[in-house]
Amino acid sequence: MSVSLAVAPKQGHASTAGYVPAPWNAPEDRDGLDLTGVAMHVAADHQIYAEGDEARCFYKVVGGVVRTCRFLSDGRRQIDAFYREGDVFGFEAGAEHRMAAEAITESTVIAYRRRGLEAVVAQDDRLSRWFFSHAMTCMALAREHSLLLGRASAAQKIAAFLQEVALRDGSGNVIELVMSRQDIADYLGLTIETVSRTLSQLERDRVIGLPSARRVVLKDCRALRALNA
Amino acid sequence: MSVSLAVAPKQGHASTAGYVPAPWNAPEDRDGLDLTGVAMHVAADHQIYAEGDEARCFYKVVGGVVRTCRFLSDGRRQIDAFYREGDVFGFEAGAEHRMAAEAITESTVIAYRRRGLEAVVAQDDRLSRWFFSHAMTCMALAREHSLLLGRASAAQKIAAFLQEVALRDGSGNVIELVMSRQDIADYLGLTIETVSRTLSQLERDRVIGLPSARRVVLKDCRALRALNA
DNA sequence: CGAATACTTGATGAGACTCAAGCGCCGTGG
DNA sequence: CCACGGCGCTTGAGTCTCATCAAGTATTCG
Repeated sequence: MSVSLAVAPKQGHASTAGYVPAPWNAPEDRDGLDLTGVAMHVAADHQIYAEGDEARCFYKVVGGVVRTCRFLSDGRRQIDAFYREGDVFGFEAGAEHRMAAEAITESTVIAYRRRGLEAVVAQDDRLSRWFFSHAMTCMALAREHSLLLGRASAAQKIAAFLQEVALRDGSGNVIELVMSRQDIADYLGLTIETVSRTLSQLERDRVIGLPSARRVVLKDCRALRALNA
Repeated sequence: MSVSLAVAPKQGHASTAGYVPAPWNAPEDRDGLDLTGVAMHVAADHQIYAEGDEARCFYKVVGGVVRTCRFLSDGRRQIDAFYREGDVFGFEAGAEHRMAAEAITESTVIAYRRRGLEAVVAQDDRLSRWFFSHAMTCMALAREHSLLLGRASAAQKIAAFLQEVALRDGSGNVIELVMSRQDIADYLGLTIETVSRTLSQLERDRVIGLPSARRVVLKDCRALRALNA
């Protein structure tokens, strides 16, 4: 099931294709998403959909990690969110995707047709509630992110990011970063150098440990929280 | 109907109270919100609800302008959005309001009970669609805002803001700003001084005119758009 | 008219970006 | 096995933008 038609990414940007559709059924899905979808396998750094693509589907991650982002004309990128197992992404108000979605690691997602969704939702009470809750939660997250981007120093952004990841992964004090420094920078509205420098500084201050580039040990969570003002 | 129990605002922050409840019915509302709500009149710079308040209601603006915002421990403020006639605000995923809502000008809003909303929505197809669309649009707006906060210079932020306001008001090239410089600054993640300086610079560059502090004339919309990269 | 409030302008400094090397890891090929 | 690149990350030096501090002007309101 891990076929991958790996097309080489160009210029550091993810490229399209690289997935194999397969039928998928989730009649007893715990999240309340009992719709029928199609599983897709996506190679690392490949696009699931592009900015401007017709929004035919939305997606759920069943394996790997996905980022949604937008590109500015000057080539810079703003990452809106990271999605991992169980997360749903790709909802749109309009007919087009406003952001691109790309797999960070080799990933598996389920694509659900959007067409007819509204009708189904109107009939299914449970589904309706789920979607509501989901939409509201997304909004809340987007607003948290705005707060972070608008009113925080580099150190505060990094601290908040680490806590966010730690909370999501749940696993103790050691964090595995699946995303690159560039991804983190584009998520926090910083440069790669500032991310690196700030992490190094936090290590020097004994707040975190960096046994390797992609592994972070939270040593002083109190100090980390204190940074958030 | 313009009774206002004006309580003096403290320290530049909006204070609670200052509204008079009155029954309101909107059976043939064009927006699809045919729920029964209660109209409230709110004096300028007074709070509609505070951060942390129980989220019993959501609201629709029928007159005036409202801002939603959060306060940081250092006293700074991040404004999430401005709402005007017809806009709906105050939806929450959880039990509490995550942001405060305050009237910028003397305003009238209708409060709708949240309790039982989900049931009503599940039954009413049209209402259900409307809520969906609304939630999705809110998300899209929140993400635009993130993009602006994360990846834009002061000039770009101001330019985007002016275009946003011009688009919403729709009326030609003259913009009436109902909000203060501080509001604009807190919305864009800038300081009041930078907002002022940037507007002055744009005027010197003949991109805009500033006949008075709260009035902006868009002179060179092309240049304004060009700033947005 | 005076006081308060809102806004503008100037000088200075801190924080983050830019440009530029310099590491360290890893896969490739000799 | 080691040399060689490539890539991702780190570190340093200099610059620039925007925040801060501090007046100064305009407008509103009693």
